[in-house]
Amino acid sequence: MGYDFKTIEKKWQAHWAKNQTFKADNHSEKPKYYVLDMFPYPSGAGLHVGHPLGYIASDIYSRFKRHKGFNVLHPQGYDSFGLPAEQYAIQTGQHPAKTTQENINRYRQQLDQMGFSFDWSREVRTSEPDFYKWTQWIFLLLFDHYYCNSANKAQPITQLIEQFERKGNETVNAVCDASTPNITASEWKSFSETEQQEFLLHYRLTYLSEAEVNWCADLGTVLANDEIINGVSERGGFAVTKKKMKQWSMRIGAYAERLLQGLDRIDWPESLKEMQRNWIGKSIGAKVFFQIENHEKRIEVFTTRPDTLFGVTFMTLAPELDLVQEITHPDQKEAVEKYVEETQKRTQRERMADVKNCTGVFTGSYVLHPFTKERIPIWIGDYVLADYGTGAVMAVPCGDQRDYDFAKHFDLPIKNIFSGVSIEKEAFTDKGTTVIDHSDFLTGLSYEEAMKTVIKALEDQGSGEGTINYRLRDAIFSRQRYWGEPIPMYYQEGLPQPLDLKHLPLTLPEVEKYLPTPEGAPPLGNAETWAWDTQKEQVVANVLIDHKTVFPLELNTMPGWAGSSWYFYRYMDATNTNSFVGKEAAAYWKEVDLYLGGSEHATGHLLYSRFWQKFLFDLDLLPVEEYAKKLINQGMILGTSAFVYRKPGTQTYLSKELIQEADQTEPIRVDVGFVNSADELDIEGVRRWQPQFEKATFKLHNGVYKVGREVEKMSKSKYNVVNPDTICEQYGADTLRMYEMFLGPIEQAKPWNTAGISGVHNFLKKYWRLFYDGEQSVVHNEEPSKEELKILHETIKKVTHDIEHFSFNTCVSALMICVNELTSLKSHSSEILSPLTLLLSPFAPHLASEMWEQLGNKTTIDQVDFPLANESYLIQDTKNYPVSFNGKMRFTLELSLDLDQAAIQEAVLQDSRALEYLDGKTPKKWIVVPNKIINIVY
RNA sequence: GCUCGGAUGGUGGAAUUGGUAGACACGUUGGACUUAAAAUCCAAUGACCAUUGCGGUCGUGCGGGUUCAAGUCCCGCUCCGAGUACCA
Repeated sequence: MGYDFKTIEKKWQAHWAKNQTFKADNHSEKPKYYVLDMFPYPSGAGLHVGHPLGYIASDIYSRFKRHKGFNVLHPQGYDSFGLPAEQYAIQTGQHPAKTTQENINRYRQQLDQMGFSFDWSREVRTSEPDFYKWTQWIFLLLFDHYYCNSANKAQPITQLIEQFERKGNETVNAVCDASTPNITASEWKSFSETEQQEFLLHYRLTYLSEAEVNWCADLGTVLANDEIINGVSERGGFAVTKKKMKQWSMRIGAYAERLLQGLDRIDWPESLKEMQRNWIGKSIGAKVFFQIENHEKRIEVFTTRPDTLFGVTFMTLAPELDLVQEITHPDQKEAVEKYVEETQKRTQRERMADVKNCTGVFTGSYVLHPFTKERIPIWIGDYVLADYGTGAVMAVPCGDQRDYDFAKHFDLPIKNIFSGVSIEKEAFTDKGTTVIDHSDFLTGLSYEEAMKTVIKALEDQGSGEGTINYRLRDAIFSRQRYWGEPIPMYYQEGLPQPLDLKHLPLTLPEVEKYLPTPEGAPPLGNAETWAWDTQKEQVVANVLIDHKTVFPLELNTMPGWAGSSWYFYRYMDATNTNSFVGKEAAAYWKEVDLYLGGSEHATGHLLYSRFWQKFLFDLDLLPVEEYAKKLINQGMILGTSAFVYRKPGTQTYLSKELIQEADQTEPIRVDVGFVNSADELDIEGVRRWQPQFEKATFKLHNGVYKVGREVEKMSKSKYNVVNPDTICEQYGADTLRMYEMFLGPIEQAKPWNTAGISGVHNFLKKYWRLFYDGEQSVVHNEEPSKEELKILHETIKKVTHDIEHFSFNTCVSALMICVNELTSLKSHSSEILSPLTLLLSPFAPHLASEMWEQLGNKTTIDQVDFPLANESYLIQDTKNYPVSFNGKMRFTLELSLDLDQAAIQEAVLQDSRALEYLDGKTPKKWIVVPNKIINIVY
């Protein structure tokens, strides 16, 4: 018998479950520490070896913190609403709740087998009514608030109504739609109830509006900007077009500045913060109003270069703007309408594809320059985006390349306003390297001076002002889906009405079919019972709708990011039925101390959740403004796909070495399970695997068929998935945990390679043999030697330091070195093995628990404090001291205090680098600093 | 295009943040123990030259620079990865 990981792991997993070892208490004398993982979406494919990487790291840290005397909250749950379960339901008629439950069961089993120290008593599932009740509740709170710029926080909508009644909205300093008209108090009062409600939607933090959305026909739903990658849907890669629809949106733009500022206060990876900064996209510039000729309206543009105002030679509007219809000259009407229609038909991808082709059309109208009063032609062109700035740009061809290209293409004038710069070939976009020319009162000024001067001038004559613009768009919140949180709203006279808080949760109705209705309404339109009776205050059948007391309910559901925007607070108080999180629990746990997850959520979940956090903080419902103090992105574990090479049109496959450069071959993926570590293919296995290979001819090279390899994302469809179950079966969970950490730095993406796992497995076996020689226990209670103690305490120091700095790969190495050295010393003293076992405990908890028990300890290892390094053991001889010279004639030595000066001198003289430079000079003075550092000044 | 990362043996990766580059592990080669295999252990393993010893030279993507000392700092390139993309 040797290291019997199967028995050991089973035993301890059962022990932890039975004793609820990792249950966290909301009251404790100990300091608290909250370690959070991004909870998984339970997909049908189960976990592959890439998924647990972050969970392993967070588990190691959690266990370490417990050993360090912290009350650790380390929960887990499921982001269980989502598309795949719904698509499976569409195909099979199986209720998504059922498949979700099955998948969760499988996930739980896989997670348990890896020995994670989760507190499962706090499990959350976003698709459970007990949970989404509170998601709906937050939605209603958002509906009930607006963002006050003066207070710089969310305020109840009732306050806004009060202001409207007193003074209308002219003096209101709040975030609202760009199209919001100005009204007086009497106008507000003259509004009907319906009109008032409609007007308030311009201000509410979640609002219903006719919006241009990203429509994905294949998925049958709208997508948020972060769900589109390169112009196609993130999920499935389908085409995305623009479409106007009534949609719920979240006014995240109100929080743009605070979301930006908050980044400076949190310990998140710099790259991720940079991504969020770019996504928010703050730019400083000015608004400029251009009067339309023979028209009462003005066109407002946003520009970051108001200093180039005198270089404007035309104006371009986004074709989607309503204003376009209004101002088009009758002569140009046909051309403009044709162009607008064409743009709408094109998908986002097509539009992105021909960035180089200039397209556009003249509207036949003109605006007047605010200073020179020159006539400036108005064009439309799809290089101008409707949803950035005001959807209109003042075109300065000499200073902007796109304007330049547009001008060249349509033969529009280009006016050079830069002193001593040629614009023959391209626009001049450098700021600050020259001065402005031909620009009236700006002539001769630098970029900075011109900016200041022109903004002042614009403000003085009321035709513009300095302003800040953000790229961040409001987030569309409606999804035409079944498997999501119902939006707790019903429609009365076409106006959305919120359900009362006491009626939550509004639970998902049963439907026959999960597809949209024949009329194209979302799947909830299939429900027979989906109307709200305002008298009975309950959900009733659709047939009862009379628009007097019974009204239709909202058919859209919430997007995937709704539940994940606040779930981390639910863990603190998962069973509370009176509140989303109890005040006391929130005050105790306060915030997440360490959050682990992938960087792919940078502009999605991690931004939206910060937004909700700030909102709930404004309402005094949460204690902090940023919920995650520190965040670490774990890198993806990639798969190593295997390819065989088919000669086109044949059934012949060539071994990789046989392929000549001239050969045309088609690479075809085969399951990595049929390939060994030397890239040799199990031909018989492949033949049985798929019929296309059954009768195929495999051309061998030196008797074997070698496959080609390529590193890519691990996925079922690429046949490169390595299942953790197989690894656990073969090597055990402890080996898997340590190996995943050993693979490389936690933040780095790295390819999985099963071959290397034997090194880690050998290490655990070696560790086991420190206790046993075959069947015989070799542990004794004799005093360990100084050498053994030195090895141990060096390792304690390194392991502690490395875990604290999340350098788990070097930490595993340190443990390996330690065990190697102890093995060669034949060190079996329990005084060494006990602390060593504690060091191993976060990484290989099963084996450590077992050996701890074998050492005769009464308490389990989880209750024991981590060992501390005793510095006095660390240095015993003078020969190997690191000596460093820092250029200021000073040496730094790490020594223990009981050394005599002769020993120190010897240590210094041992260092040839120092000797060479010092040319034999001897130290003038010794400075002995208490505490092991000694400075020697020459 | 812009922004942010990165480049170290056959491979994954170390290097106290300016101080003996290549820790640890995989792989490879040789050896021990075995009838044999597995398991385990030992040795070698950056490249080149010398191997009748010792040794020597070159080496962290490329070219410069600072320094007694550079993988690490500065300047200029090349390549790779990620994010973003007509953002006015």
